[in-house]
Amino acid sequence: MAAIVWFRRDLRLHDNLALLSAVAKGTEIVPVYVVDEQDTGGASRWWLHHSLRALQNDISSMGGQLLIRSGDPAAELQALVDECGATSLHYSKRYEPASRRQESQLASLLDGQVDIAAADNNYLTNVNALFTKGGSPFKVFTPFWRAASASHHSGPRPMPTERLFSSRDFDSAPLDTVCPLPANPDWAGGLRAQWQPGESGALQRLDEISAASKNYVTLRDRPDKDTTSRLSPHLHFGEVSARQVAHALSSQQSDGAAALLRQLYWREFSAYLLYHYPSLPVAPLRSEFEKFPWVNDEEGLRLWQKGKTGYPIVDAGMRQLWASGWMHNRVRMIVASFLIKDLMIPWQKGAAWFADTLVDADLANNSASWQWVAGCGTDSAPYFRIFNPILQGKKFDPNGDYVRRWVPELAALPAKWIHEPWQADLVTLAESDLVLGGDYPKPLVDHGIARKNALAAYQLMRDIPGDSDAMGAG
DNA sequence: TGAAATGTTGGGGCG
DNA sequence: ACGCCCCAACATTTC
Repeated sequence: MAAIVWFRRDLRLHDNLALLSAVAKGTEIVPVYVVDEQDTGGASRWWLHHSLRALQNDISSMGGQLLIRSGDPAAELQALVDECGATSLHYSKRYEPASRRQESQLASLLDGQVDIAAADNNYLTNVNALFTKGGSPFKVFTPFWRAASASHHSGPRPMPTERLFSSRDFDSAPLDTVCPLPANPDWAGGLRAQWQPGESGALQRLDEISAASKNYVTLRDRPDKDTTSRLSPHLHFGEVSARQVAHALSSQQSDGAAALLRQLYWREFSAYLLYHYPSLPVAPLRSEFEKFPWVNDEEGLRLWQKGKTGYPIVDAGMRQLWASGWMHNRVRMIVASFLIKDLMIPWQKGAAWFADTLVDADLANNSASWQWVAGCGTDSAPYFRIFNPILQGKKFDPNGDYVRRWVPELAALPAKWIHEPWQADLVTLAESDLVLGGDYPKPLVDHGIARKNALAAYQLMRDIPGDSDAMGAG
């Protein structure tokens, strides 16, 4: 009796409920991953490649073989069922609209042929079990968080140890062909220096989480320090489970661990929102924002993407993203606010860029967070919360170390001017070997004016009569 | 998980 | 000594 384990965003052997349910069912496990072109942006494709390689190695060392297929998952899995004579198929649920479609296609295609077991394996909370007293989905984080943490999740389960993987030989596509490393641009250098994709790299990060949580409360907003968990890509690909992370954090009993655990619930909340509002990636949840007078500014978008806006903290963030596939969360908010409010470019354009360049790109987190900054999502920041990139820089990168690291043109500038080089006197600029408009651009927009424009546009949107807001006023 | 505008207060300089 | 003004510091309101 064979049991197929369809690996998805659960690329791990520890605490994997899909794998464990297959162990309970079958005597011979056939593990497979189906590469789906639509599913992964450029930088996270780099990650996926290495993570699959790592999982292949881990499974090989247990005497098995992770099969790689590509194409439509339902059709590929049906073919594999026929090839290996499986009587059951096990996978972890996902909440992205396309993933849910795949799951229902699979169910209708294999109905009656095999037992299908879908595990709640990627999140702590069950999206179908959490509602307000009124029976509707939560729209505000804090009540969601309270309700979610009250329902206690199970602890992590160990890795099965007995010999379990099939030793039969099935067709498997070469990873380099169906999930090639991105060649143009070649991110590999910068990414390899920063990250170790795969379960062992993830568990290593998890081991270091007590170090991260130690100063997390006081330094979490400091991009110049290394005080975040950096677990996001590992969590996205399921190389470590949310249960493992929650378990490690709750055993610590510190303020930092509690704050990190709360952050983990933002991930839960985003997935929950995507499940209940499948239009989250494309449409503003507050429908009045359909009327917002966005600007189609291709040049502004390009300069933002390249880190050449003339605002050092923004440019540092965008260059960190390009070079390392990751950006500190505080800086993500700053650059997002700049694109949305200062340039009035639609948040979807920013979300698309993040989806392509972040190694931790996650449809739920990305969509919910961009809508949060844009002020058009559930429980979002009010529109008029407009970040001042100069003040944010001074506050969270007080010495300018973060800017100097990622914007080397400004490296010689004293801290006093590092976040507003256009204010520096000519002598300082000369001494810093800096030509504004040459080595480093002048500010793309005047933030004071841009802010007023954004507020006026917001007012304009509110003045246009239209259908009442679908999300309610709250 | 913001910032600017506006309001309030209290200390100190000064006539 | 006293009233007046200035303004920094802090608080509140508004966007």
